Amino acid sequence: VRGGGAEPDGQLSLDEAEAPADPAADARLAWELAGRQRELIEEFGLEPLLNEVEMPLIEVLAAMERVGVKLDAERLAEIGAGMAERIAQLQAEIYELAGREFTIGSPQQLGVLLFEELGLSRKRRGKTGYSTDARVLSQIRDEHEIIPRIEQWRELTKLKNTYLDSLPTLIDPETGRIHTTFNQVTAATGRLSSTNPNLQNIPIRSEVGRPVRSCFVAEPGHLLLSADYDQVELRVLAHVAGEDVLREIFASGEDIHTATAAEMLATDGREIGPAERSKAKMINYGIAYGLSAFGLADRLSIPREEAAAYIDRYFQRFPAVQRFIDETIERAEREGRVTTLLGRRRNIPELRSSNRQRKLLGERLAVNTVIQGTAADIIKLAMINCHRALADAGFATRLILQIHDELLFEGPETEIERAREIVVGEMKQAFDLDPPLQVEPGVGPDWLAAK
DNA sequence: CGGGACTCGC
DNA sequence: ATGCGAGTCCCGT
Ligand SMILES: [Mg+2]
Repeated sequence: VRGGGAEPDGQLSLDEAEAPADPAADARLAWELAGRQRELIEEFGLEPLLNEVEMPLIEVLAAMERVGVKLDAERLAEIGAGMAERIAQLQAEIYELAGREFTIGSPQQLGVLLFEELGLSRKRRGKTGYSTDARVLSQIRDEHEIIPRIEQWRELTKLKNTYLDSLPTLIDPETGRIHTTFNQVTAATGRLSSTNPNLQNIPIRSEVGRPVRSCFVAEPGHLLLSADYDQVELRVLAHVAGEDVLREIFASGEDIHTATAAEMLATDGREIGPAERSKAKMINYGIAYGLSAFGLADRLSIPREEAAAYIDRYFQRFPAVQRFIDETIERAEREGRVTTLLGRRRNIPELRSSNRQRKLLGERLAVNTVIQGTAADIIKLAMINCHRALADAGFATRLILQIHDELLFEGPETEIERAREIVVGEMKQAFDLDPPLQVEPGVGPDWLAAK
């Protein structure tokens, strides 16, 4: 689609004013491009991925967009009203403590106030001035009463502006539901993305944000079914690396982060508590993202030597992960690209960079793309199979959202338990992974309750 | 209009 | 100096 349309997601508008000036030229362009793309697809061996995954997925995504998801606008408005009061109160207190009015939402003005006028500790600098991000604010929280109020103001205005005020305006008057657009081709790893609105970043982690999620509801007589993969990226890592110790942890059904902590930290018989689990969790995820000793030290607030020792210990316990990372990078350097389990391909020109920082970025991209991209391959297969299996069973349960490792369905309460069995089976069998895929289903009247 | 800072999700 | 996205606001152009 040529640029110039009003819709940010590229959807066609029927406004005559926005009709393409030369539709025949556009059609010839698409034809010409298709021919060239087909050659490359064949050359790269991408036909199976195209024909078995991406093409069949198109109608699944179209159906999801068409069905949409129901939003309880009244409940959303109630939450928003309470929040507006609290924001106004916070704003007044912030001005009072600042001794003047200013634009709280301007990091630049906020930096001047905090670090010049109030003399609080400067932590990090960005490109343009003092950083005032959430990490900095939490570090100086005890230095001035204004800080916790600014933190709360940030959290509440974010929720209100991005979700509470915006989502109701996107309810389609025809259907009374929200219809996102899933983009199949924007993410470099093969993930989907969601726009207008983005329904892949609805709050769940914070206490105040969580009620927003409960505003996504099932129709009367229906229920929502949420099914998410348990630790899919770490299972993919264990599979592609062939790491038997990691496989055994998954086979035992233990909590992966607690077990990793035990492997790494408890050799002297120390107890594994929440602090140890939290460290292991950061390392587990960090490995998949290419975390360095420097980065880990920063996040755990420990010396770099100690962080390096943790990482060494991790690779001692999981040596196949170390080999996988090294071999993935070496191969990517030779070939200039990586591929996922289903053959999805990403060029990584950063690996040929003479700039050290850029080269290291290339190494992280190489490893992460294999893991994240393979997980994306798997859930796409699951979507196709769930969609087909539910249709074959004659069920009215519909797939409505994908959130990277989670599928959300809506269906009549009379069939939802049978739908759950179909969905869990299809998701688990989507790919023959070792360790096996595990799926955690939940059912409820709203999205929060279903998790 | 676009970049930067920030924050939401996985 | 840990990956992938999107939306909002501010601010300079
Ligand atoms: Mg999960």
